[in-house]
Amino acid sequence: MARPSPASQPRPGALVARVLPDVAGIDKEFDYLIPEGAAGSVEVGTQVRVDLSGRRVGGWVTAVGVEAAAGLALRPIAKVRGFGPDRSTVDLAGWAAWRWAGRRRSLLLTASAGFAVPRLPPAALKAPARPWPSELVEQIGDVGADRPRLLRLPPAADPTEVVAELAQRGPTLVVVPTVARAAVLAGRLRRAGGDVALVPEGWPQARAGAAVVIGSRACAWAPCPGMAAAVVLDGHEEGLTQEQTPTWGAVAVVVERARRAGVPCVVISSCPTPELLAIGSLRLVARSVERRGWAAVEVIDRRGDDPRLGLYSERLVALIRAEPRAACVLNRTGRARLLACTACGSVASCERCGASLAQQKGGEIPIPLECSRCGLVRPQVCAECHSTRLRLLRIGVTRAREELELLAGRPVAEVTGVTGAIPDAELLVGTEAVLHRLGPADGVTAVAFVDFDQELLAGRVRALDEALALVALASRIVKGRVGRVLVQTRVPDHPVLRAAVVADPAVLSSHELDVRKELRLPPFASIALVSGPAASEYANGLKGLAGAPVDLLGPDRDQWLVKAADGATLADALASVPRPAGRLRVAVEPGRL
DNA sequence: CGGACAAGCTGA
DNA sequence: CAGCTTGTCCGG
Repeated sequence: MARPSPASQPRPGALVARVLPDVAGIDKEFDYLIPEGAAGSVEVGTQVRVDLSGRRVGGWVTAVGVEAAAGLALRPIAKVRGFGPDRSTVDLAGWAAWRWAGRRRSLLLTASAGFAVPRLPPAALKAPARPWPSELVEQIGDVGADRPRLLRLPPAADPTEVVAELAQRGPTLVVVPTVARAAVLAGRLRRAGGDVALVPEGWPQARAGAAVVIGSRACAWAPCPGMAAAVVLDGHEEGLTQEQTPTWGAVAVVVERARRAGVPCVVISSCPTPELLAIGSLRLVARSVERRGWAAVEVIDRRGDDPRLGLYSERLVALIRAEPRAACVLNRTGRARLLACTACGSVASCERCGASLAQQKGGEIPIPLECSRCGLVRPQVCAECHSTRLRLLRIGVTRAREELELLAGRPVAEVTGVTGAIPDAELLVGTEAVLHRLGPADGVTAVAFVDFDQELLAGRVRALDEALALVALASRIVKGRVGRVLVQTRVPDHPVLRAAVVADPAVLSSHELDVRKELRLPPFASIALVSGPAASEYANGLKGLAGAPVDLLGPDRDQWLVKAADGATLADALASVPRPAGRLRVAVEPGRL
């Protein structure tokens, strides 16, 4: 235990630093004296250790040379830990804390190295070789700082040349949805001669200066001195949004960062969501290029199949017998309970919003059906053929593996979770996590979605965008048109499938934009979910705001939905109501909705 | 967060 | 009223 440093009145002219402690629950700054010898190493962002109410804690310097609050005995900074985020990132954390109604601490943690950085390596600023002119490179040749550019590239397109072209302008920040893909892209740019800092390990290099700073979600906060361009790959991916509060999204952070720096920002996506379409100007590639980059999608209509055939259609069985390497995707049991008509085979879905219907909890017999999204309740009758005989569809991955093995006549390996090596079996089965674990280098020639209705009829607002993103992911794995993606469904004309078959994501997004507008959801409004024991008190405070800047819906299962015209209005409203004591979760633009 | 201290509850 | 729990406040 370190001995507490003695407190003393600041001498006139003594250097004072303001410090935000790295302690959960403290969102307040404290003043400390900068020791004589440390004057040169303490700046905004520097990580320090200080004595605070009898214990030694970490923290970040948020201001230096400030006038100390009068009449206080200041303690000196106990230790300088090392380099932290630079001033612009500290400022950005302040903005994000406002935007997502959170505290700065968690954001500054994300923006820091995760280990002490007492010294920096020399800057390494050699850009990767300029790529040959190509259709892809052409799309960003004229990009300016005025507006973010949304570039729609097909799933199988390799964005390396786009990043390399941007990096000709100077240090470039690159955010990728997964660590694995960040490492692959970093390797390619290095082979092209570029000085690349791959964070988090390369954080000190990034802080010192690198031609390309690359990493997954947290890289939105990585240092990039002299940043000249910023790019986010697969901007539609859920993994770019933080699940815990503050629920910041990497796309929004990078867009704001580029705006503040006055540099161009490019967001690449194969299937732009309504939220993405709202951030900037959309640029497309030739239809022929786009079609080549999506897999050949085969939709298998299972409505007519004998229910006794089970989960596997003849064409799926033929595929797993014939393809050199195939992956089958099946979602876990119990995530969504689906009801299908015994007579005509169609899945019970809501006539108002299209989500799946389940038996109402605690409903009187005959049990009515209830929509998981909009709450519509109707009798248990098939909307297609008016039969009253519906049956429950459920299945698990482990069981499916055994069944597939029998049907294929060769070993099938189960891919689970997010760790461990990919089994080298020719056939793989797993939940959609299997798609995030495989890449174009794994030799997969076909992907089969055994029960795509789980995705199409999930009650979440973003379910359809996520469903198309899964087809995009599969298309990338099978290397576009040369590969096959097979989809089993009872909703074969669904906009998601139409979009996938014709390789045109606009078929879905134009549909989704209408729905979002109708329901007044993002990007046509900004929303927050308020929950926890203290939620009702906080919600009351929001209700009482002058001028009614927000609408409140709820409580639904002790959760409130707060809607405002835009993000700034929402953030201002959330900040203007004092947080009551007790546990309170405020999730602004949550990833899951 | 975690320590300090004040206010409330219990049992003899 | 000691001994304990529970709640609220505050840290430089």
